[in-house]
Amino acid sequence: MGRPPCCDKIGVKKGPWTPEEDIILVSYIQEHGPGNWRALCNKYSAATPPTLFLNALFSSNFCLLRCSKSCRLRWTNYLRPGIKRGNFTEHEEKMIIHLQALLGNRWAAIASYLPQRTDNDIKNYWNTHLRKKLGKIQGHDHEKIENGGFSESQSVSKGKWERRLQTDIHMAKQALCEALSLDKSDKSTSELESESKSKLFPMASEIKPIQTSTTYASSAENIARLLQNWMKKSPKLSVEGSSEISDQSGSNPSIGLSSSPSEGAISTTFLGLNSSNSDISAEEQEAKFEVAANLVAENGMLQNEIIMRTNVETQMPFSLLEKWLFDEAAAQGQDGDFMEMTLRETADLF
DNA sequence: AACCTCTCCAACCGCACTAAT
DNA sequence: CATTAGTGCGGTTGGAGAGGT
Repeated sequence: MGRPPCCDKIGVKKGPWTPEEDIILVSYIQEHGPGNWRALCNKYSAATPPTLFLNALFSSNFCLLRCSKSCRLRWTNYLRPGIKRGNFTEHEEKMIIHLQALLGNRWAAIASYLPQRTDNDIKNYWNTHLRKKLGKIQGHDHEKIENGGFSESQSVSKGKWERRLQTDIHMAKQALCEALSLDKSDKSTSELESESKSKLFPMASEIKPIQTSTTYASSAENIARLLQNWMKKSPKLSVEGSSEISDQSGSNPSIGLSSSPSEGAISTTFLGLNSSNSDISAEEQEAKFEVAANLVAENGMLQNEIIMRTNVETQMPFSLLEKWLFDEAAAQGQDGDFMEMTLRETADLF
């Protein structure tokens, strides 16, 4: 027998995520960390009324009527701390264009060079902006870029996996060369950041700082922004079993979900903490209020932790690559024949 | 004002690979 | 070793909003 069954496919919710679902998800991740998506998915049966959301929110049995896959996607593409949203900078645009030309439509690989952006974001940006832009600029050359720059001659008789790995390494190296050369004029903020980072992470001192002129969007901020938009769209929308979601912040004590005062806030009524919930005693409400407040406050710490981890985890390979790049460049010039590199050699690098 | 078309992007789908049992 | 769930990834879709007629 294999693993026990996962989510009950019946009753799994689809479609846009609501703020309360986001909160449940963030809360769960705060408690258990990312991953273990199965544990939070669909514990309740299809017959479970959504009113149990509040109980779920404030109990250890966090639960969503979402499949694990949907939860993971929501987290990685939207709620995860460190995601930068909004317009792409010219620098990022150039990076994407270069990396796409070298790596093809391998958005996850491209996104690894832009840790603040998700592969989905990059993919969307490419499909909606850059492809057209390049199409206009380059005309028929565009096709070449769309094909990822692979030449027919590379389809040799080597194993598919090995060939791809070698190509990847070759392309990544080229991409790094070009990306780094692009970035040389863009140092001021990066240098500052690398200085401070090097105090925390000595190993990180050799890591190329990634542009951070635009502020990070924390998951709390993401939710707050979502809530703002959501409340604008449906100010009278109510949550079953709780009271209305209100944007009348003056009339309700609110729990700020954001570190920025300009961002939105979740009212206690939204969280179901007002007196209308007769099933919950005043003490319980107070306790839950506190839990929610702590949850939000601690979220900032969690975000920092995750950002740091992300920096270390995602940038360490980057620094190794970079080191390798410079070593290789010094040893054999920039046009070494990486296609001849053996699998063993490439494996040793990582 | 009403309708149509286009653009954007969050979310879903399907496939491949990995890991657990 | 076989089976099955988990995860990662790229492609695609559908709905909301913007802009044009």
